[in-house]
Amino acid sequence: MTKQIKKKAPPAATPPETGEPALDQRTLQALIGYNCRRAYINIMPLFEKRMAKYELRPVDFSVLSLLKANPHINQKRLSVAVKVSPPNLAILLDKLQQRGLLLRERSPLDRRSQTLALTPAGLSMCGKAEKTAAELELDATAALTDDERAQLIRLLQKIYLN
Amino acid sequence: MTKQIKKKAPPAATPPETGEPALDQRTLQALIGYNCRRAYINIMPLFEKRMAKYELRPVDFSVLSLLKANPHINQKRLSVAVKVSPPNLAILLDKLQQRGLLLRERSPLDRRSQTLALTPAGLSMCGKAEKTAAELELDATAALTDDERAQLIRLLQKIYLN
DNA sequence: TATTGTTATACTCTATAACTATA
DNA sequence: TATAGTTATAGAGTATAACAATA
Repeated sequence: MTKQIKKKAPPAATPPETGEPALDQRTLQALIGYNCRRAYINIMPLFEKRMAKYELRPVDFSVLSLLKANPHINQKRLSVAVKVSPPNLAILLDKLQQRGLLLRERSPLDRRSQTLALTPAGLSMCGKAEKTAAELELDATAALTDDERAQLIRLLQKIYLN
Repeated sequence: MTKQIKKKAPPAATPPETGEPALDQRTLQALIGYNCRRAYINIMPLFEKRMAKYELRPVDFSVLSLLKANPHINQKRLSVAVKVSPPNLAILLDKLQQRGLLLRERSPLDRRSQTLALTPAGLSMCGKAEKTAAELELDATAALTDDERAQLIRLLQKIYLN
């Protein structure tokens, strides 16, 4: 059995005194969930800024990217993959369809389900957006080396993959 | 200059075939922000389950923990630390105060600001909640070794610290 | 005039119930 | 009867404007 992590954290680092001393956040900073959230909300503003030209929120981007890699899946499968409920996904897809980025077609085999596919415009925008996203991430995580990024992704996926 | 990461990801791993083949998510899974979010929402259900007995949401927990480590700060400083806007923080603090977990006192030096402090009940609950949170994280990240957890936290903080 | 904190309110996100059309 | 998708609606979370009290 590995020993419980119980050792006192080092004294709270005192960053450049800008008037007020920083708060002691050591207990929260020892929690992985807290750190995931903080890192995420640190990356988000740059995402919004760089992706603004495509008018894509993170969910929209995920949907397009998933449809690009998995053409002709139905809404049910997409729903579980992006963790958006069917009612909310319907509305989201309505908007992307109205923008001419994707098409819904009734499946001939099972006429209840709809098969989803990007239009040429959607494919083109998604490709550019994926490039922008990859670049923006490098900038938002400039403090990391390439090895550290790969390592970080490996560790995060250990948490949520299976 | 470190070379751009551009190499093709390995072929999408095909997990135990449970009817439908899994979607190809390699492009999204190469993004750090996406992975942070996925790891976070993977930990959250266990957080909610184990913290339910304290009736504390993540924000509430952060507020209590911050006040435990930093007694007598005012709402302004707490507001920036937890990234909750002053109007929303006021309501959040109202509820915690009504539950007898904290006290607000007008500062004698600057009577505009209020100084915040946990009550004995708040201190006690926060201590227990912190213990529960630390334990739950070990369970939610059971796939990681202690070294990997420390490494992960170090990398995440490189992203959002400073 | 600027700042702390509050009230009121609006907007976005997410969740749920009920419906349709197919199977 | 069960499933894919939709509509309508409610709730939680977040953001903004305007105000009172104090500096």
